[in-house]
Amino acid sequence: MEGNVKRRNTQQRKVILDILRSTDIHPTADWIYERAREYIPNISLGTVYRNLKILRDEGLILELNDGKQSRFDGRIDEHFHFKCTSCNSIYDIDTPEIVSVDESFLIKEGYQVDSYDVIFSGICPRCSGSQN
Amino acid sequence: MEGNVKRRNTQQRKVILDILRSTDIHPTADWIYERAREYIPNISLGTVYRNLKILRDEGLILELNDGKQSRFDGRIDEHFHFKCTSCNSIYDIDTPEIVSVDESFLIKEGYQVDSYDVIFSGICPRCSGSQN
DNA sequence: GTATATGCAAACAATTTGCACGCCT
DNA sequence: AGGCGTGCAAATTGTTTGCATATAC
Repeated sequence: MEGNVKRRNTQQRKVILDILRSTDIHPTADWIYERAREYIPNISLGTVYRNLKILRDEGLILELNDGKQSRFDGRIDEHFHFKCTSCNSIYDIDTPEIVSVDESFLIKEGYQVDSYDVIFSGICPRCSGSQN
Repeated sequence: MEGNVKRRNTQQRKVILDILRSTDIHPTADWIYERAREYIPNISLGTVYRNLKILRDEGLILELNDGKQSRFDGRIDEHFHFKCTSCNSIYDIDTPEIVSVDESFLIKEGYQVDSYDVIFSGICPRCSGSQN
């Protein structure tokens, strides 16, 4: 039903993945599109969306979401996210030891756990510094 | 800037909150709209959206998301979520003890943590039973 | 050579908004 | 009575898709 599709290795997909791996701002499709145009001027937004979906399905990137739109993350190693409710930025939290999860209960209940994400919400240091 | 707006207590908002509190399926705005029409036949979808936003801002409900659209949760006590990647349902996980979080590191770094959500992804018991 | 991926633009789906009127307080 | 909330419909926004062509293999 899925799985072994013969994928071509296109310039477009390569550029998109490179862009995503070179930033930690968890960009939107549109931001990626604008960056990609610097390398492939006539790349289309549709292609960006199509490739992001492919990369996500292949497990090479993560799709997050900011409530309004999708954001993408080139990091797939274990880390968490902090969503600032003031500036809407998403920060990486790189200290796996602050969260510990025991999935055994879920497995016992019949859930097949593929992954989990922990999303903290609140005010980031930058925003709580500049009282706005 | 926000905060003390003088809110009226409308039938519409009351019905929406009641509906949300009486289900655990984390419905979409549209589902809530259809239910609400049973009580207020000419309620509009715009009103449903407006009130969901208000209730969320007041902290009375949670806004989740299934990748494509928003889903809403009338429960605000501590619990986690399991998102089935097969049927797209969101399940409540009511066992707080399976996750433990030490926020002190974040606080030390200057983050103000208001809440956090843990979202498991995978296949739910129902879907893994019926191999589809 | 062939089929998958692309660019383009139109279509779509979810959500938001402007406006005149209605109804809570 | 006054102003926030509503219904309605149109507008907006983010994303997807159909099709002819280009290109990776």
